[in-house]
Amino acid sequence: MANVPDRPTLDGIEDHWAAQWDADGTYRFDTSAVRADVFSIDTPPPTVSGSLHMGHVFSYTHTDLIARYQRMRGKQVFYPMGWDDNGLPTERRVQNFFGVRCDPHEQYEQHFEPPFRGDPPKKHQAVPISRPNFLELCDELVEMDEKVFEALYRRLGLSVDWTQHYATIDKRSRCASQRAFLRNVERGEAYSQEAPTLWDIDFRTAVAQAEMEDRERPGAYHKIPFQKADGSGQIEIDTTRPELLAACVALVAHPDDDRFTKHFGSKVIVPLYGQEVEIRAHELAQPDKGTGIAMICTFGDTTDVTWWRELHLGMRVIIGRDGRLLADAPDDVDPDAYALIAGKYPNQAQRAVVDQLTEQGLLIGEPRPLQHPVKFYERGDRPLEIVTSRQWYIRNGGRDTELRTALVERGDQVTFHPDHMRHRYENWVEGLNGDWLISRQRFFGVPVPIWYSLDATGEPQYDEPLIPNEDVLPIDPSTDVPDGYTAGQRDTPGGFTGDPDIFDTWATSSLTPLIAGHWEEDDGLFDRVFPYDMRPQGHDIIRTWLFSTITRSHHEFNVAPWTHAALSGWILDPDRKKMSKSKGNVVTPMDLFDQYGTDAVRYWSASGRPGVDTAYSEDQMKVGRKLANKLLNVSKFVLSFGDVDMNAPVVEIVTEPIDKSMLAKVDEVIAEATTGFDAFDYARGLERTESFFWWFCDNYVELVKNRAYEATGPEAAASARCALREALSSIQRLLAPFLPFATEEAWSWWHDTSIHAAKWPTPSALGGDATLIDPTIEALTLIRRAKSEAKVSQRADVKTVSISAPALMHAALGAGLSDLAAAGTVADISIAATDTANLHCDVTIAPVHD
RNA sequence: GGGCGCAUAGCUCAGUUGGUUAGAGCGCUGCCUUCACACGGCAGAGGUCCCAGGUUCGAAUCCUGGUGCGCCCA
Repeated sequence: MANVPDRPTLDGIEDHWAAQWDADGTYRFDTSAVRADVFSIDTPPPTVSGSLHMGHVFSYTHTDLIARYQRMRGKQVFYPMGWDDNGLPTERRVQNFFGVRCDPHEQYEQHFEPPFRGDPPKKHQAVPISRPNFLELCDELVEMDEKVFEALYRRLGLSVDWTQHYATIDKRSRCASQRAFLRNVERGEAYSQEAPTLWDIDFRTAVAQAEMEDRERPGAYHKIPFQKADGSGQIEIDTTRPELLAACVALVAHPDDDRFTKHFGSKVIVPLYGQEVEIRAHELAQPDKGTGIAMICTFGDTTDVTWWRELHLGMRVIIGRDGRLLADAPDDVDPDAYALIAGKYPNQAQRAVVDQLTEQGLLIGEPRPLQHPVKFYERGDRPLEIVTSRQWYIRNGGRDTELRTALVERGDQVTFHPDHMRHRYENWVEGLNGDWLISRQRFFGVPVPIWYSLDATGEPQYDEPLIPNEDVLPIDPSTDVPDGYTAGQRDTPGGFTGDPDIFDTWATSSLTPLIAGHWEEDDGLFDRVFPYDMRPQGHDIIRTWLFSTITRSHHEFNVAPWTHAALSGWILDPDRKKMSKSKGNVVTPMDLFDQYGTDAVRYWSASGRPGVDTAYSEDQMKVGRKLANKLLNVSKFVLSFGDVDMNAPVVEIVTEPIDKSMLAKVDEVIAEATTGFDAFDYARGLERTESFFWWFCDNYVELVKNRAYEATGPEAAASARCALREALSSIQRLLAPFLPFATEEAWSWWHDTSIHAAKWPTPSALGGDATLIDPTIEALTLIRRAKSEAKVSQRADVKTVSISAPALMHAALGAGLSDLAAAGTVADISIAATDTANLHCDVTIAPVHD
């Protein structure tokens, strides 16, 4: 039965078994399975932006552990793979790889050849190319990157069904993204609006609240006097942005601030620029900040937007979409003063304004430096500005308490692993201060599938967008023509124009459950997998991906998109810092697979508990390799004792109490590993299994191997052999999710089918006493210690061992006594009673004969 | 400022409803070339369970307060 190689090895098993699984369709999803038998996973589509790092290996292994467990539990596992290729990271990578940049004003060039394919020199000036040419290069690079990613994930041994894959820019994703959006529009959940928007001046695009982050930056308070309009004195304000004086529309103080109550409603004159503004009251004004009264500008920060909206203030726009100050001053702002800052960037304008204020004696004291949080786009290099523009939004509760409450409740329907990650979700939803901005003024992404009719003067009619039928999706409004129009009417008065924007990546990736499940394309599949059983992801994108997916699912289906969300931690380098490319402390996964073996790297990943940041540790990989190696060797050993007649039930073959005791321990391990996996805690299963496994190798196998060699007759040998095989079978299966390659290798020596299609072990329930074997093992340890202390070989003969133990242990010791004598090479062994609670051994080692 | 998490051996971490003498691996020390495995085995040393109170017959574990580190949000 067993077909064991002479010298088992881990070398080369990855390629062999990966090819075998692929050929056998081991991980293929059975599309005819009933929903109750399906375990569906909403796999995170990794951003395809170049290199893969250990974070990918770490978290994707965690998902694979659960997938493999569920498959062995008899589930049909829906485990797709997607690539998140649409969006800014790809655009950036294309620019850097090919040495180009997108300029929509350029003409399309057939058979365009980019100046470089990889590593343009530093001094290279990016070549402007048309949007279609740019998109072609995006497609080309993305295809290359995806091949690299797939190779790595296959090498990692992910049990993904590779026939179920998608990319967020592919036709199916564009179709789902546009369809879901149009339904949002239809139901009033999406709308467009001209409003102040966070704006990155380098990327020249709007960004959403979720993509914004605070960074501490040096700044300075400038104290500036505003003269009362009635000449009754002056009000001093502190501001970190004096360059925005021309955009000032009001001053504001807290309504309860006694220092200013008498001024509310009166007017002051803005220094340098001369416009009159009113002093207003609002709770968001902070009395302890600066002088306690602030200027409101359109717009310096998000609080300005709130004030502007709630106090119904006018608008004085001075910052343009390129980040420079506009050429022309707002009405009623002194044009001569403004001319000194027109066209400058804010930081340059600030220096100019400060100089002017100083010259005119309008700066009180020196600027006082401070560190303060400044809002940045998470990928950006310069502070966000706020500009007014027309954008598309999806309602997410940021402006609607009822919806907000509903979305918090949706979160309650998801079980978070670990549970405390739920707070991140709730905090985020409760802290929202606006709807979700989904349109972006970029190129590589899913187009907003909308046109607008143009009136006689050529102005778009935003209130009545032209909406395509769902059956023509996906569309590109820049080339496709709306019903009732001809192509010639594009951008002509009385004609139409396409919405120029694309969706932000999250607007599409929030639909991964729909995309992967072929929503509205294959109802049979979709109904089998949705709502999904599991969403695995990193905890850093709870506010983006997790939240946006719940939002879309809430709007479209009125359910939570999954029942479980499993959050992975981060990889920390040995200094406990997050590993990242920018810090230059990343290592290449492929090299580690080659060096330690895939199973060893997976072992390290699996030792990181759910949601816990984990230190990168090659030492752990070495331990994993040892484990995999040990598994091969002990498998070989156990199978070498000869075949067991398995026609009789195990309970009749395993007759020795010692053997039953060991199998009772196996039962405990199975129970604990199963409990752990059911709670998405893979690490617990590994820990218990591994700990038992080493005990099994070091103690049980050593104890019974002589008997298994038939030293004491065939029945006793059969009991040991059968118990060894039973335990081995369970151990191999318990380790299969963690070490898919080594377990498959060892399993194949005595089975014809894949271990990954085998049933998860269940307790054998032979009624053994798990603790019965313990005193015997303790005695074995004492005998070994005696040999170790005598500095002789463990194989050295022992003349006598006399065990003294409390009477309670005697029966248990008796059951293992002959095994113990054989394992300890003891000639004469005896048990005596003692009053102490402890077991003790007097060991007399035989004299060594030369 | 609000929220969350963590703190146990030199290092990385287990320790599930409170219950004998707090465990594992790595590292370290000594020994054994042993016929499944030297990518091995056997054994050993190593801890004020962050601090201070409290509850309890009994606290690493529960409660209160504090300290330090990390993360999320403002």
